[in-house]
Amino acid sequence: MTQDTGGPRPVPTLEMVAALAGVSRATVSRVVNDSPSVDPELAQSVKKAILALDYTPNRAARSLAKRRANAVTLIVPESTSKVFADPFFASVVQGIALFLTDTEYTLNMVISSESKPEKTRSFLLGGNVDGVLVVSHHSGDHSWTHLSGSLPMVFAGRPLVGGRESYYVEVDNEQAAYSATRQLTDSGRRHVATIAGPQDMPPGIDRLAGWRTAVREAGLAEGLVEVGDFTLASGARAMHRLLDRGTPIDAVFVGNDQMAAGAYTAIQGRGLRIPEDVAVVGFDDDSFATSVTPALTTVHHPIIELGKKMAETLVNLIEGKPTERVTRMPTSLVLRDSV
Amino acid sequence: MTQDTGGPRPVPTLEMVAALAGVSRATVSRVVNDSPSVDPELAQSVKKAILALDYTPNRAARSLAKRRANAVTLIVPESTSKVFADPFFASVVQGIALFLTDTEYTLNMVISSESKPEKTRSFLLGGNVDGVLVVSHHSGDHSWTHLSGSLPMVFAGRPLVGGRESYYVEVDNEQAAYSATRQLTDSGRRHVATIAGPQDMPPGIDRLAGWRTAVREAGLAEGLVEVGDFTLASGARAMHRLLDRGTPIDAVFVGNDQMAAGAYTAIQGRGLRIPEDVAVVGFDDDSFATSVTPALTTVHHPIIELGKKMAETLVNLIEGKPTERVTRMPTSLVLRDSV
DNA sequence: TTGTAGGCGTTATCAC
DNA sequence: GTGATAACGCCTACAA
Repeated sequence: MTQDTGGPRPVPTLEMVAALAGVSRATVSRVVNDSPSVDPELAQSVKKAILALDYTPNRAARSLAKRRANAVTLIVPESTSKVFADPFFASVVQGIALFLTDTEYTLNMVISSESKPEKTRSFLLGGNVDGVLVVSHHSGDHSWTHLSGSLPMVFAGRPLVGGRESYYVEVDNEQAAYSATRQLTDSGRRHVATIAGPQDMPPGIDRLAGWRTAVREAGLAEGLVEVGDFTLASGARAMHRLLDRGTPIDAVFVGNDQMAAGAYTAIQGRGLRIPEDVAVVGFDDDSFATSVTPALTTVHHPIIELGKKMAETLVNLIEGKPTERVTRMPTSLVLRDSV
Repeated sequence: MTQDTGGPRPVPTLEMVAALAGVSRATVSRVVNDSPSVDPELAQSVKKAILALDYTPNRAARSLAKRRANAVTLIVPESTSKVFADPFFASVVQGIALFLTDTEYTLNMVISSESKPEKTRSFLLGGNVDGVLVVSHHSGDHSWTHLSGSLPMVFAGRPLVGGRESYYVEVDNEQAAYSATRQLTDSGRRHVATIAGPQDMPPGIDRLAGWRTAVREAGLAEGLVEVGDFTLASGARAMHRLLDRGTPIDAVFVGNDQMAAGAYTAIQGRGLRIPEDVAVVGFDDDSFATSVTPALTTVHHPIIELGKKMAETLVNLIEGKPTERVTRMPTSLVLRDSV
């Protein structure tokens, strides 16, 4: 039962506002773009007219005139889209969207089907977009880099190779892993193992490096390493391998929370207690961290912030403002009950 | 070391194509929009010119001329964005994006900050968008419905209230829950409990209803119900309550896989075996299903398909093609090792 | 400070 | 079938 007052009211145009306010279109335009040089009184009446008509500038017309799309697009590599449910990805997108909401840029998304990359390419280069964001978390895959000469572009995560020229935002995985491990060594654990992520992905590599530095500093063994693939199941298997070695283990730093959840099942399945027998520290602070018992001590990512930062960097790039090429987001260790 | 052939080549325009092909802009336009009436030979040479220049139509100009945005926007209610990592949400978006990739519509996303809904509103009504998609999975919240008079709009999930007029796509939760439970009763289980989702969300309500019908048909007790909130922890607690009742239980249908994972810890923590002592069936077929041991028998959602269907419905609506108001997607039971 | 006028790249309506 | 030409809604010198 919607109240219909004579069909859909036509979308108001700048011209209609001008008519209503009794000024020229140029003036209205100035008001809309808050140009400094416009009589305050006039500006007021124009604003009133705008409100009265509920006028919104037409994006297409504006883009056409300014030769600016006022849009940035998020490229989702098809490979990523398979793990689209990756909480990291989701949060990054959320951060991006949140930042852009307060700007004049619109966010649009394309899934770059590998079948026809040239379609994506020409869309991007066709002047329909002012900048590009690429989320390639784990893989470190920075294809598309070749476009960065033609279009501002910001990546999430350190590139696996190259990337000497690409702009990107990442969390300081190594530093975070180091602190997490220090938490273990400082509290007196002497047999600190690690379950690392894949060694062909920056996060896997860097977190392992951080662990290594910490155990070395503490004068502990550097051999207690097993590698998983960031899945819960792989974490369980890796933990079993660690425990099967016969060497004592009283703590483990795990490359992400999902694997940590797997490690929990392995540890507790053998009748060992957390943290009494084995302390566990994870990485990510995702939903697993608080849903397992005991609650997991883990490294918190500011992922949403990372997304915001990506968007901010891109906008700066677009508007020619000075910007850091690489931004490293700080992390923090969240102490819970597993250490 | 990018090969720079004299700065960024200016974006080719329709006019340039016309010049190169030696025809008028009108003709090029016709070719681009493959109008029927154009000499095949001419069309060929025009196409060649397009390829040679790597011409892409300017979206803004096109929109302006056609008075069509060629864009649909996905509204993410801020409440949803908090559970942005919801795998359901992620997959729906993926489906939407996949469908739109093959159309002339662009997908853009806005997070409707509740702080300034009128901004979102005027953006949508300002002629910048041809249609709107709203994902409100769990909540069943169909605010924005009021816009459906002015703009084509499609929702994901059955609305909690009203929705007599809204277009939406959903999975048949009740039917799926019924089949899942039938699997249990048909295989001889006589004490079939359920852990239901929140009773103020359509999926929670409908899945419970499906379970109820099945146990009733089988002549079993209808009282073995505990309610959770779709989280792993709540599933564990609910399972414990069920087990604490003292009544025998040899099977349980759980409202989603996350809660099922929780139920696993409760069951196995008490030394009971799955499926020998208690059979478990979940719902969602998300990553939990295969990462737990034994692998979980669960209901598979065609979530990506649901997203595609939403987009398809919206496009039909926009283009005035006939369309069903509500589409129910079929589900399937994936048999694994937990029954 | 304000208005006039031309142009942004396409589509659409005409004649031809 | 093809080509001028006028919109589409807005911005921006330039002139007043």
